[in-house]
Amino acid sequence: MAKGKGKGPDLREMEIRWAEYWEKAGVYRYDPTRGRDETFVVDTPPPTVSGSLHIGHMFSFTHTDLMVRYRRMKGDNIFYPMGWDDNGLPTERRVQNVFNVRCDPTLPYDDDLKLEWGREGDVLSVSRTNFIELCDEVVQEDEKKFQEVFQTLGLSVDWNETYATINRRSRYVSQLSFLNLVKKGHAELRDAPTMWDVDFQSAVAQAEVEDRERDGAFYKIRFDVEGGGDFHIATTRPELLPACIAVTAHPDDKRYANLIGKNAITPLFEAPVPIIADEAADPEKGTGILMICTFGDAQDVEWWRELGVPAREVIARNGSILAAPWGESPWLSNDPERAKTFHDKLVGLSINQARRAVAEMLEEAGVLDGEPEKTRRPVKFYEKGERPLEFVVSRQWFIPVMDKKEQLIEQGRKIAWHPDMFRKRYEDWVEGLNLDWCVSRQRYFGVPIPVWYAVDDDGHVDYDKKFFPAPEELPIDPSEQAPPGYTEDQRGAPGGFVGDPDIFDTWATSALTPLIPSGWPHDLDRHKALYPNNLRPNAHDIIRTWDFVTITRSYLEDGSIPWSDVAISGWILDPDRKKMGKSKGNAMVPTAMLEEFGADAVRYWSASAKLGVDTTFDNNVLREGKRLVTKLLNASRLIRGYEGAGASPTHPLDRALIARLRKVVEEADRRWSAWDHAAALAVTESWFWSDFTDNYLELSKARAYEGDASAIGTLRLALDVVLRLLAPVLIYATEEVWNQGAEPQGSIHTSPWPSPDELEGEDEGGFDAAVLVLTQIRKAKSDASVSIKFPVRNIQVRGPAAQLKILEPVLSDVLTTGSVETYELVPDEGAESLQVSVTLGDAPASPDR
RNA sequence: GGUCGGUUAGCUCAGCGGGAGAGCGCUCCGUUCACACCGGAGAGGUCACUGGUUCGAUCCCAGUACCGACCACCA
Repeated sequence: MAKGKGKGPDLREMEIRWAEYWEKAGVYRYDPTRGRDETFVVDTPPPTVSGSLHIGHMFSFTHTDLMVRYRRMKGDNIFYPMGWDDNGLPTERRVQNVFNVRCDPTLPYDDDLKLEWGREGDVLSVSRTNFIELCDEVVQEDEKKFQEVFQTLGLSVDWNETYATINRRSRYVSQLSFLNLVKKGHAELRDAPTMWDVDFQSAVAQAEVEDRERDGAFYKIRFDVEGGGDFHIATTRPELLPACIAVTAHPDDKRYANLIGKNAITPLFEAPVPIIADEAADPEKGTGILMICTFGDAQDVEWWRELGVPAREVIARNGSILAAPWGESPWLSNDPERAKTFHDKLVGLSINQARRAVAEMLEEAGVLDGEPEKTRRPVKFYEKGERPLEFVVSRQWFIPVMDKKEQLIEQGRKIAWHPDMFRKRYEDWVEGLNLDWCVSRQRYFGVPIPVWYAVDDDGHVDYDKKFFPAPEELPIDPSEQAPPGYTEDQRGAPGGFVGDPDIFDTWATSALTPLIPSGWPHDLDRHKALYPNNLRPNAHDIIRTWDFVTITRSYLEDGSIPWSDVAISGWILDPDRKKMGKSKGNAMVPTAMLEEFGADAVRYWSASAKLGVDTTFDNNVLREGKRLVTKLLNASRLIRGYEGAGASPTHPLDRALIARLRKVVEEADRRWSAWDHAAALAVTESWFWSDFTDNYLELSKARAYEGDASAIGTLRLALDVVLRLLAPVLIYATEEVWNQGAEPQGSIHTSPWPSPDELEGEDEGGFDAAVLVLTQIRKAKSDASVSIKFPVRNIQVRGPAAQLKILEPVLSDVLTTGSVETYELVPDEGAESLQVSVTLGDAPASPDR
């Protein structure tokens, strides 16, 4: 029990009891015998198990579960799996820390290796396979913890349908799909400049890149012009000077028009480089004329391609300065010896060190104009990285997407986005793509790229000659297995082969989450029953990654869309409007939240927020949810306590309540089917609090207590319906009450969604009239500071005859509830509405203390 | 710089052509016979601003300001 609260229902006990029951009874099992059109399939976002669950997970996973539960009660066969994302860097890092190991792919597998958690001492190097085994071990522990939290939260996942993104099935699907892409020409190996993280020493994709503001400075450097003259270039990256291959200015820029076509001479390195005109040069920036280097940014890569000259690379894969080929080609420098003396001072330095060193050399050479001018500008970073990205030439596998933008946008239009504005976000992202998707990563823990390359007779790798495994062999690891027709002793030998050492980008596998649980491609019956999926839920930050890659892969695989609907959850923000958890660590922990408020309240909190809307965290909404749970349990206790047979509602007040509930059922269903769980909850909750507990329960009390069949029947019917309306949100409390009835009914969560046809009644205004009079009586007592049970001698209601006629049949309940002795109805056609005068009686005999 | 959202009561948010709303907080009152994780009665707002459309605008249109997100810009 949570601290210091002895009162109230024991929610935790209730949660455990029902969670066990649901699991045992298989309430959330998928039924494979039912057809595609009656099945609702969720493509669950696999959480990264090496991280921790945060409040945003609770929020968005509940959104999914709400819709799933609504669909289940509407009669759908639900396929709601759980995936664990254990593939990728976070796991790799966690394993390194847990066991104090590093992966060394050159080591042989040690099948005896046993390591303790929290192992101390020297860092131990282990083989790739051993490393992956350790990852598996860690990840299974993490998965257990996650599952516990999700089960408490009450996700109606079919826990028989789980997968992990590194498991055999996922590796199989990932490799098979990749080989299909290769076969169709949708994946290709390129030796080209690629965005590169110098710390992780891996290629990264555009979707993993983010901008960060960094301080920098403009260095104004003087360049000479061949045949006389000079000009200044302002650059924030002087260390790229030795990589300069050309200089460019805008064709309309009069200042430099006379230079176009001539050669500039780079300072220090004395390289003659062409001065070209290009529209992409902005006359407003810097001095309006700039260096083209290999490679400062994506624009440089493009210019370099157009120029068709060899790259002059200076940055190594670890971010240090490379030894340069000065002197090897005559065109590189007019004075190779001098260039080399400068460059030698840079070799091995970090980029920042080199920047300072070049600046000093320029200063000494007298070609630096003035002090460097401070500036702040955005710099591209790998989202998990700490140093700026560089463009480095390397051999990578790409999935071309630049030539398919229109088709991918068209695919996005076939999908319903909730809310719709996020379709635009997707389209903007696709339109803004400027690089093909690089899917290879120079990491160890992940799905290996299933390719080998031939080694020619001279011992050189021939990347044009590739070997692929047969589909039935998958999954494979080319570092440990030989290609068909070869043996392991030919690895690396002349006439032999080498395995591709890389793994896939984690998104390359995540892009296939609709296919991993579906049985594709062997169990086509199952696949057809599950694919395309119905619902992809996720937050808006991964539209550009997960949604994009999934749509892309489905399109390339067979032209399909992966799902019919995408539901976008917003973020939970701190009071300072930053994404919770990203600002200074005051994020609420899911387990603490569940314990303090109970799962139903947490679900209520989530359900209160519309799809797509970022929501500031507010404890009060959780309290509100808990209050609703308590109220529901208490009101139910009252209703269940009435003895006697119930009958169909005949009393006008009862029939009015039912008529009003009927409207709520219609409205709630309309909202649910429009993906608006928040409005559905609001309309249901508002009826429950106001019509039902505040008013009807009070008005019907006396009658029900006396055993009036209409009142008792009405209470039971209304409860039965409102429980089901609330069941997708308050899963525990509704189940608890549902099964307190006379006969066991089975789980509420597999009961049919309420239909308006269950509710027959009419409300001509009697309900509002009754409430109006009751409120006036309450107000009179409140004004007089007397108890709600204080007797009323007389009430007089004045108003149009038609309205009095509506009031009269329901008045007796009002009189009883208000302890009213006598009443008068006074017709007054001049009055617009009912006017109530209340005359209080004498104080009841009470012990005067 | 482009795009998409937002701006409504002290706070968190609904509403979106004809009544200014909810919960919390606040004030007053009551109560233990379902509920103190309670009940009742109240106070509190030029619906950011400026124009326009309309018989009528918080709501539709145009613009402005501020907040946020995404994208672009990296000389």
